[in-house]
Amino acid sequence: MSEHPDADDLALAFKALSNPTRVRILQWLKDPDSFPPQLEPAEEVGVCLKHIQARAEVSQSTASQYMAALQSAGLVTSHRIGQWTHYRRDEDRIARLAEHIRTEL
Amino acid sequence: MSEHPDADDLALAFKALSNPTRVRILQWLKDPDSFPPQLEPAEEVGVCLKHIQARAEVSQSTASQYMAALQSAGLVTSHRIGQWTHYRRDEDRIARLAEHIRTEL
DNA sequence: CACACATATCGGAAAATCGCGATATGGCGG
DNA sequence: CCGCCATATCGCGATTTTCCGATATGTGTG
Repeated sequence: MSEHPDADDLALAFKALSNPTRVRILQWLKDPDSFPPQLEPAEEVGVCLKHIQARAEVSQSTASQYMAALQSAGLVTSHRIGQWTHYRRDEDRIARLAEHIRTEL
Repeated sequence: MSEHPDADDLALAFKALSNPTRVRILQWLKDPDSFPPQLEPAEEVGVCLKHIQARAEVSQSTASQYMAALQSAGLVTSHRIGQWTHYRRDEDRIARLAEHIRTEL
């Protein structure tokens, strides 16, 4: 992860965001409490995959792959607790991406 | 072109930017004078396709399609003068996109 | 260990994208 | 009208992406 991503890095991040459902998921995660209640506090550890899948109305495998794509693009982090994997926005990384878009694009 | 793009609009813009060459072209256009001289002032009407094509080192048809993609994503505007089509960044739209990414993503 | 559950990964068919050469369009000069 | 040039569009094979069902992995519970 370089301080000043070049065109290839930028294009890579954009690729993860080139899917409307993935964009929506990222927006939903701004308000984790809008998801159904869960054992662990969503504000802290994120939202579990099941809830994301239900809201996005995609298959389990697709939901898992979407989140993996967002994670490898550095836009979310995952926290495994027991059998549940929780996903949360990486606000720092997202803010830095937005800044790079503003200044370098 | 809505004031507040939804996830589909955002994804469309991201799609146009999911190609490193298209990102580079957009960055090159920040300094139109870095292109070879042309009859019309590049600062005003933009850079003609031929120069973009040469710098990107892609075929003529690919260059044309790349610019069409950037244009339909609202990132550049085109100005036809005689036989030449000039492309210029739409700074307003780009700035608004960056702002939307900062606030809505 | 057996079982249920949550998630990850695999494998593949369908769809989309990519980048090109060929061709069409349209302006300009003779 | 004709040829030339810049650009746009068409058609296509190649590659990549998409999304799924099936299956594997891993965790908690009895």
